[in-house]
Amino acid sequence: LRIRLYFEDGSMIGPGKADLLALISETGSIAGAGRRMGMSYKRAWGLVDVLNSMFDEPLVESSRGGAKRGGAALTAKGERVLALYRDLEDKSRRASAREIDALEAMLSENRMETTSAKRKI
Amino acid sequence: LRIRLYFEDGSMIGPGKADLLALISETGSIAGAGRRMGMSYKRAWGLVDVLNSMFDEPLVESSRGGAKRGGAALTAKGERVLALYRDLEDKSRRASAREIDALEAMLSENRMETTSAKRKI
DNA sequence: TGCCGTTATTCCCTGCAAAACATATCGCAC
DNA sequence: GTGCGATATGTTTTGCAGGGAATAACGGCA
Repeated sequence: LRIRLYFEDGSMIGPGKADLLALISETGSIAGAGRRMGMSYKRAWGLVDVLNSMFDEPLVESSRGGAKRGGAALTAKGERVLALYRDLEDKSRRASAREIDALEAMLSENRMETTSAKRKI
Repeated sequence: LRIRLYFEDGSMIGPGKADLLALISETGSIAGAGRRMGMSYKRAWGLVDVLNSMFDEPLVESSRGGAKRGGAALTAKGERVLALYRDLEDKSRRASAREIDALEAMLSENRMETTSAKRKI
């Protein structure tokens, strides 16, 4: 059960970008985070680019070459955005837990196999 | 700012399907609802098909021909799902209003023009 | 009997987002 | 000056969701 936010200006943030931020923080690189999420480096980099230009300050700072052979890390703003998104997820889920449960209980059974094959998320 | 729910089995419901249900209830037909949302009948019908097989009972019942020349309406379950989704939206928004505001306040300015041209939602 | 607007379904085609592939560059360490 | 692993970016290819068009059936009604 996941939540995605569409802002008025057309930009959006959801579980994908949030997980990417978390994994950049954890692995120390865009490439490493992308590998862990099973996506191409180019796609991961593109998401980072969107995130960086979407807020008033970059969320991810990156460097090339050097002793550590490049890498990336979250800025203070990046950490804050990620924390806010996680809080938002938790609070929303808790606030609408009854409705979520009610909807889930109404779902039809026996669709797991067919749908899991082509899962998007 | 919109919320979409991804269930564990891969099915999902969001503002698109919810608005479609509301418009079917309002217009009394799948075709009419599709026109109001600017989508093809085929697409609207496909969404209805997904909705109907996604829950344990159909959300929309439809009829062809007759005095009213066919049409569609929400079943009791359809009304209930729509109401639950609306409640969920409201409660989630209220619960995370602070986080939403904080995130919105961090967005970069001057992106309205470029992004509104290619709005997806 | 023919007409109406809708539901229901098929086939083909196109646009576009993502994947795949391909370079170029960085900067330290050896 | 070579090698490394990462960032950064371009070009080409492909998968497929969705659009468009076409078709059939429905069932009262005039």
